[in-house]
Amino acid sequence: MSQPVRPPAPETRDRILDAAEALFVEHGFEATSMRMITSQAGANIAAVNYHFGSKDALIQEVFRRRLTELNRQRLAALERLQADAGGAPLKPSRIVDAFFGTALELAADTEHGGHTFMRLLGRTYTEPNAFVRQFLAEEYAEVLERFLGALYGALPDVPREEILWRFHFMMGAMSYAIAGTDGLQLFAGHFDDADPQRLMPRLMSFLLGGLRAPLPEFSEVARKGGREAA
Amino acid sequence: MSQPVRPPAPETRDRILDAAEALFVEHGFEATSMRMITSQAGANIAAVNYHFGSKDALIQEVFRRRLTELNRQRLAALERLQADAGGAPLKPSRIVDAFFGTALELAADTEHGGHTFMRLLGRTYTEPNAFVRQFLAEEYAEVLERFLGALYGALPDVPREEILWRFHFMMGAMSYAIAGTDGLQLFAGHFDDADPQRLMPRLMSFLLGGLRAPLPEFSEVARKGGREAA
DNA sequence: GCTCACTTAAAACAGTTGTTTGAATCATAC
DNA sequence: GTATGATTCAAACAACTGTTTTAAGTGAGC
Repeated sequence: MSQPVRPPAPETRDRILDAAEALFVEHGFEATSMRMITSQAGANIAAVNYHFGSKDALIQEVFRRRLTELNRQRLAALERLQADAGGAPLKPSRIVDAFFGTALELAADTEHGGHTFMRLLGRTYTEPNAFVRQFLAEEYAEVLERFLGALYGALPDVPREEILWRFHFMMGAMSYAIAGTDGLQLFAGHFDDADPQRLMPRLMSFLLGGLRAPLPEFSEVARKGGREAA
Repeated sequence: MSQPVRPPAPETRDRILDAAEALFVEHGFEATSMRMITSQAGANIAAVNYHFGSKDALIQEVFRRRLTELNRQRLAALERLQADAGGAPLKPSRIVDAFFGTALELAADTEHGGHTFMRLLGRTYTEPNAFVRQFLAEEYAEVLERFLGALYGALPDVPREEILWRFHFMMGAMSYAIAGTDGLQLFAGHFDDADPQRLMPRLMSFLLGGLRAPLPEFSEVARKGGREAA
């Protein structure tokens, strides 16, 4: 009777999202026009505003449909770790793996757009579309809090401030590794072995090495004015 | 007599470059219009095409005027190291410092636009404007070759492939640390100590830790299908 | 005075932008 | 069949894009 009049999805909506995702990562948000999106999706120009309301809302939905799921998996992986440990402190490497390994798995999926999306996410970290910035901040708030808390517990001897910064650095290394490898090819011609399956262990070693590095020493002399005073 | 009829610089040109630099880092290349640039620079809209020829040429000049000098300093620092060592192998930490420390010094200069430019450079690594991509590749070619060569010599036991990847990761960590800190503020509210003077030692420790991390093991079992199989 | 190269100015160029409109089409329910 | 709601379509909207044109202003050398 009063069935929700919703045949599961007319697929036009999804074709638009896929096209937008691919075009955004290639040209950026601003340089990608609605006409580029709809023509690649085989849809009418008015379809975007019909299904999403505006270009900004489309951008947001491109992120929402994947990021929510990614962060859900990250939290699930962390909770699995904590359940298995039964109160014992976690190994930092497992925590890092739960966060970055989960993302790298999505980045390794080239068949369902996961790779495309992770490239887009990586480049968006430095592309401050106001709309997306706000959305990412909200979407990441809980995940960051939980993972930082886990790391604080796993590394009780390391100042929390330092863990925070190093998590920041790790996100940068990962983003750039994914987004920069096939974008700006600074290292083109140098790579002999760019096997994407080996990216994960390579990046993991690097991230853990950085996380466990000796703590920096802050020379008070260099605090203000630094070298130019000499 | 035949003095080149060039009063040093009418400064309109420089005002445009400064305005463009600041607006590009805030909105990106595409979202920054010529009218935004010229109005912020207090110049006429036609001035850009008069002084630079086109928007693409302006973008290129924004990078050229700073990047050429930065890479010159990097090479000079490396040559100084090699001269001081007199043939002896260099310490990896000194090489890393010559490359990343030099860049971080520029990023610490908030008075002459160095900070702004480094943020722009960081975000550009993942923003593939075709024009800029080509330019950066050319501008970096020699520097990368020299620094990679130095690292190969300093770390003879580490496979070159691995050094290459780790240099890649290091560039990502630095770019994100600079561009992402005041752009997308994912970690807003977490940082108690965001003293920019301490960013350098913090990042340096992280980078060196990553560079010297234990080498990854490539398990052939995990090549296809990965971790979920377990 | 005048010339000449350089720089700035206002206005217009054709093309593209995101968005809206109102009619046409479609699939389903009765 | 008709009625109903969801979806698609071509066309148009005003606003903005990078670039060009043409004229006016500038200051030095003669």
